[in-house]
Amino acid sequence: MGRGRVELKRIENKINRQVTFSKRRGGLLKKAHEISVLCDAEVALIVFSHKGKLFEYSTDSCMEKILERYERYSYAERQLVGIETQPQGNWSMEYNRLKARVELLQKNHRHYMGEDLDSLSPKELQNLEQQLDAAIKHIRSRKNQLIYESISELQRKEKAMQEQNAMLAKQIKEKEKTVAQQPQWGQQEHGFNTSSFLLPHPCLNVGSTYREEETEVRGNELDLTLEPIYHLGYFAA
Amino acid sequence: MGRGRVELKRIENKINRQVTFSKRRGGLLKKAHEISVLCDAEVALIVFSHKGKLFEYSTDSCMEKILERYERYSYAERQLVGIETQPQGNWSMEYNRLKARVELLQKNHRHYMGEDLDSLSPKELQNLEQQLDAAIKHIRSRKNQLIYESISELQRKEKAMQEQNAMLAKQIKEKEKTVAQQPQWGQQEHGFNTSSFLLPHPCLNVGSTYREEETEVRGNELDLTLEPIYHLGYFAA
DNA sequence: ACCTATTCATAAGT
DNA sequence: TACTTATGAATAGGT
Repeated sequence: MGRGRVELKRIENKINRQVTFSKRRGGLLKKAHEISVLCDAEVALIVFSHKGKLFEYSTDSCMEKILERYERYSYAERQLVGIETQPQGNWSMEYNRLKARVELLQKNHRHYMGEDLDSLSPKELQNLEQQLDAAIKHIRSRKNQLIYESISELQRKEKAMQEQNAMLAKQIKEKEKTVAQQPQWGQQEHGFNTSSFLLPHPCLNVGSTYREEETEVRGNELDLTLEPIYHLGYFAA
Repeated sequence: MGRGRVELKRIENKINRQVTFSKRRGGLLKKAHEISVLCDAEVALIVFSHKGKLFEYSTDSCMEKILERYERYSYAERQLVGIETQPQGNWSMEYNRLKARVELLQKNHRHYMGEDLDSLSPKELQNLEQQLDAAIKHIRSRKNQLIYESISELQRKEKAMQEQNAMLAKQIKEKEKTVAQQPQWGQQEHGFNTSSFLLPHPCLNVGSTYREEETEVRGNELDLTLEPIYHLGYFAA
């Protein structure tokens, strides 16, 4: 809607993306509310912007109730599939044990998100920092591995395309020779000509792609943005 | 949209309501998907029809991940409410729900430790890296805060000790004067003498302490190692 | 934020 | 439920 059709792919221009997000977010929330009221449905909508800001709508503003209902509902389905290990002993005890575990994990997780740091001692802070440093190294290493793999794949494809291109050019030349030997058909075209087939070979631009217009500095050793590679479809992202 | 404007109130005609629900549901899910793709947002949409049937959409089909993120995000607010919900219904179901939650948290945790990265898409890797980067910034900021606090504390103590020292020195001088005015007691010592009280004032060396013998470079803006301060016992580390 | 040309979504009808 | 169509809404691109 609006001037010109929109392709269903990530909007690369940051400003544009942000504006579109703002507009569509409003529309989406509104429509969520409308279906909720008009059709007496229970709706929960959670949206995290690209930058991580949260927006939400929920029927009667009781998000938790709906999420709970969802968990229960989707549990019923999953229970049909999976085999569930049951505790042999006291349900209540096992339940509370698990609950404590969840709380511990959540607390930990918050620390790993850089939240709730006031409860940590200096020593724990130090350990956490080192742990995160190590993790980030692994992640960057894995990222680089993926990037190099996709580069290799692209180069392989590029080569194949070049070969194919050369072959096509050769075929066309031969065709022209044949046509030249039979001038009686004159200028009549056969639906293609040389120039439309001899595309310049694809410029894959690996290693010098656009980067996001962000001022934030990240410590990537290899500062490639992944997006242009996804678009070529080599990832199942 | 469509013929005539629609009032935002529950559609009383059952058939009509159902039809409208079906249509709008499709539209809503579509729009949720569109904003997700176009604007690179993370969206979770849950719809329960009037009759209780569930429909859902979630970016990359990982509803649980998004709900988890939501729970984390709104954690602070909910902590104020802080209720212990004991399962009223089916223990088995609640148990399995918790169990799945533990598993999800554990999997997440491994990712935050830089393990198990092969199961992540490039996009997820990128998000993880950014998240960790942000976390590490918070942690370093908190560390610096602690360091500055302890420096201030040390300086305060240093000043107090200097004052105390000066006072003691003054007292001793007066004592000596008194002793000099009563020479009849002569050389007999009373368990103390001047030199043992006039210590040089303590050199705390704040701000230029030894550093750990580490070669690893970390991005601390303030490259003080915490240990020398801990040793002085001002932290409950 | 506001404006407008377009495209989209959909209410009603079949 | 599916298709059609008239109409109001949403919104892309511009200012």
